[in-house]
Amino acid sequence: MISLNYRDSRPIYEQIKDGLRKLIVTGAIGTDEKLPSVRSLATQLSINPNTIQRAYNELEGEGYIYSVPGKGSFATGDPDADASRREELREKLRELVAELRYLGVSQEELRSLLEEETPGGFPAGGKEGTT
Amino acid sequence: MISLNYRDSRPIYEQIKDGLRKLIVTGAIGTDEKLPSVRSLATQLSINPNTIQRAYNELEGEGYIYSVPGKGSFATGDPDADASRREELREKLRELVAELRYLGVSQEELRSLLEEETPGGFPAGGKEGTT
DNA sequence: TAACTGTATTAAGAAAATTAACACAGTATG
DNA sequence: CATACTGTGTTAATTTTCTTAATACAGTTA
Repeated sequence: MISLNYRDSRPIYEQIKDGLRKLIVTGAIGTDEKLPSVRSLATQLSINPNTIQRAYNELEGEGYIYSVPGKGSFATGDPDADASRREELREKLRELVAELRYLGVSQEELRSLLEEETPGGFPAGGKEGTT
Repeated sequence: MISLNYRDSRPIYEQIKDGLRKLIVTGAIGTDEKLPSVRSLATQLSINPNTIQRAYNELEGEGYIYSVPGKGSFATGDPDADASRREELREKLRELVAELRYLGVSQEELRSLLEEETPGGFPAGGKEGTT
């Protein structure tokens, strides 16, 4: 489900956050779908449960998952809460585009990169059905 | 020229790398223009020169700057060398777009974000004039 | 009850980043 | 030449961050 790259300079908990976030935003983990438990994922990745919990905790802070004590952690389907993160990502996109343009990638190519994603629009599920 | 955010979890040398890279790719620092010296930037930011050097060293490895012992460090205008980084950035863009789409940003808005950058194309200067 | 779940805490250990204090060689200027 | 810059390199110590370890508690599920 998630793989760690020990050559990566980034901390493990960041890699886990990114991996899970990616699964969620691509729809691989659907709305209200259960994520692996803290302990099971720790065992599976051969790392300490505390590290997993840190990742889950921060993902919850960002609004991508929610946790229910005793039950588990689940993917959020309605991430409206974090307008700040949205603006942060917009800025990231601007910088990324500027750099790619600098490296000689044409605007046409960027456009096609933009359109190859989520061909039908939103991942299945979407905003309905929450609460 | 560059500001540090001590609340940011990322290491200082990474922030410096990003800051300088941004100045370069946006054209704020033109081709063959001199960057602040290792020691002066260290003084200015109140950090150790070694930390600056690490940033400069890695930026040179990525092809964004070149250094001449005794003279200084300068912005590269011809970053053709790193096709690998280009592909890496493309992948980053894909993931970023997926996440923004998930957060409800429309494709139209993404398109406009794409077009508001470098309206005329490349930053002034460009490929000519190098060697 | 037994086996899960998330959460919390405190301590120790390991890894990474940062600083400190130098040294050497090339460049520019007076 | 001499002084003051420049980038670069090295070694060690310090500081910070990440990761692990070992528990514990409370809610859930079968």
